[in-house]
Amino acid sequence: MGLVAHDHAACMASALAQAEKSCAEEGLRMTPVRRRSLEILLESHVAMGAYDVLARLAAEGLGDKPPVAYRALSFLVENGFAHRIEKLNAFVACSHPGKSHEAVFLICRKCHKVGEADLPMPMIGDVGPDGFRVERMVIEAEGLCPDCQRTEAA
Amino acid sequence: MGLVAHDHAACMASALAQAEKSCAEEGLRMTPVRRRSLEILLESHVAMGAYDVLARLAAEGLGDKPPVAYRALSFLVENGFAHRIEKLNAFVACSHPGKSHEAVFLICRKCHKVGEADLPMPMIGDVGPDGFRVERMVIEAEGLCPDCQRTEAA
DNA sequence: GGTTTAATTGTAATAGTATAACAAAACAAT
DNA sequence: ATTGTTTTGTTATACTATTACAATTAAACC
Repeated sequence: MGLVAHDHAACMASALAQAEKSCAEEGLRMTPVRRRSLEILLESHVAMGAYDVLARLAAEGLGDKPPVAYRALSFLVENGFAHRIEKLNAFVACSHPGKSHEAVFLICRKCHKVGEADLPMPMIGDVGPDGFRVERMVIEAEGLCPDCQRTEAA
Repeated sequence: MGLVAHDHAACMASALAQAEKSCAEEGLRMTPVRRRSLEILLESHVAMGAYDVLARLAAEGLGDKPPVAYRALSFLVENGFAHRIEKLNAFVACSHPGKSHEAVFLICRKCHKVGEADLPMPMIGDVGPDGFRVERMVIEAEGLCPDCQRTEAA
């Protein structure tokens, strides 16, 4: 889950293998920058800003301009290998890659580790089975309001 | 709710009155910049960026530097008169001021109108009683992970 | 193999969001 | 009136993100 003790090397290797497999199956290209970006995110369960990832990439000669990081991260998010954490403007590797899913993120306000909770959704004040104590929740649904459904072209 | 037809003048006046009342009760200072910022948000149910609010304030001689807007908006959010929409990095007046509450925001991806849904939480694909069609959900819980609960000073 | 086409990467420039730090002014409380 | 606190004004800067276009690389086709 990301917040509890686990075999992190195995967790990382398995997520990476899942991503490679998923790319092979769907004809996506897991390029060096993309793979390395995912590895960087996988090294911890902490959410990282795009510029943090970029700094790591730059240190290895894989590109040092913002679009390099943003493009790699967009690829990972679009294909379910990572998630964007809106509250932090940051990114975290997906804990359950392979299946597209809606996740409930548990964000530690102190260390910025991010876990994914199982449903049912936790409530404020809850301490879940994984010991995470919920203090605040952000729930945002994106979609189309009635007016815009009417005028929708596409 | 913000997404359906309603007496908007009354909606605005009542929210403003609630805010004034709440400030009076709790010894908070509803200053001109803060009041005007709330009025600006209340004019529509559309989420506005801090710089949009600032532009409006500046046009009226109420301050033209970013901290002016950010401070007013922080005050409104902290005291439950407005909400921050993380997905949009934007702000919206609260539809149910007075009581502190956790809200489920319904964000139209086209016009950026924001409503607040009643629980139970809507699910993807749902079309609620108010006609909002949910396409994606962001659920982020902030709190303390087990490790940080242990090392928490405050 | 060489050519065409599409996807990805490199780069520069810029747009948009947010805060730190400190001085000045307004307010509240005695 | 003086003191302490809150709010405002202002400068400077940090952080987050995208647009636009050129160069390169990979894939698909003949």
